[in-house]
Amino acid sequence: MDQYSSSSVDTSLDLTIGITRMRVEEDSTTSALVDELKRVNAENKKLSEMLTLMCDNYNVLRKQLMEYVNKNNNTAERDDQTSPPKKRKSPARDEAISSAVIGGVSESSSTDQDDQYLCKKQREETVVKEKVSRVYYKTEASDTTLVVKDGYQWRKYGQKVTRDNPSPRAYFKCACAPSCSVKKKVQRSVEDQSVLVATYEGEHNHPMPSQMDSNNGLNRYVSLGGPVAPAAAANGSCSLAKPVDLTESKKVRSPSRIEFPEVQKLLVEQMASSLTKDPNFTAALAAAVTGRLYQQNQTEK
DNA sequence: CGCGTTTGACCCGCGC
DNA sequence: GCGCGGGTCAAACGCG
Repeated sequence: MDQYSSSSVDTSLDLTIGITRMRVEEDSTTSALVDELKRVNAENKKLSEMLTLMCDNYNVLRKQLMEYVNKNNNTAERDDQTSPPKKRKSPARDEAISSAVIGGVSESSSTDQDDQYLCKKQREETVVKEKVSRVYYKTEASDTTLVVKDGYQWRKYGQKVTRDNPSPRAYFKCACAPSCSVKKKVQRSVEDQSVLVATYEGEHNHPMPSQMDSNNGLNRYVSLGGPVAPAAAANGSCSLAKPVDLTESKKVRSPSRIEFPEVQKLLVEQMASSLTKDPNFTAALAAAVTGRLYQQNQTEK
């Protein structure tokens, strides 16, 4: 949790250092420049506070989600105990998804079943070490297409109606590069038909063909997913209406903390993306850079 | 005509 | 071993 706030501190530190150094060493520059520096410094401080606040909000939401999912899992377990076992269920997949949903909080109770699943998972890991993430997209309820505009090009290679969900599931392969083996499954949520659930498998080994497509069209990004989360994930201004961190790795050796560096990295990227879109920040950054250049010029003379 | 989508058939893993 | 269900293939089809 604290890791996230530390990331925001890191962002601000560079600028602060550059500006304060310059402020200390400058002696006879114009007053306008000083005022500008002060303004930039204040903006930087403000941005740092906003970042910290954002991190706090994110952590609070994440905590709430974990508690909520945890509670749901407990009730689901009770249901499983009372109701007769379902005829056909994919335990490995269900367990993997649930661990992704809870973000590594209540799992790893190490039952016999879990051990079996882990063995299966180990086999899976040896075959494919690919990341799996789920991304939720808000669409129009009347939109019957299972197309998700996430910035990548996908080729549909199959569609299937699954047992647990009346709406069909579409299967996509990445069509951006022949060598890219990323797959995507898109299916409407059972609870909310207007929500598309996209499950990404693997990581793109090529840059994204279009950066801004995700902001256009009917699909609006609702919550971010994992390492292969699409361009929308880089849009830091997305509203966390469903702050579900569904990042999942098939390497679930110690699930409690293993994904945090990735999430932290993603968060930092989002913050960086958000900051670069902020005109105030870019102005402050430009001022800091020019100030640093000015300082170097002064010392060279 | 080429490319992408559709859709039924097939394959494979898992539970019984 | 059999049946079920998810995932994939590939021929047919549609569209620009």
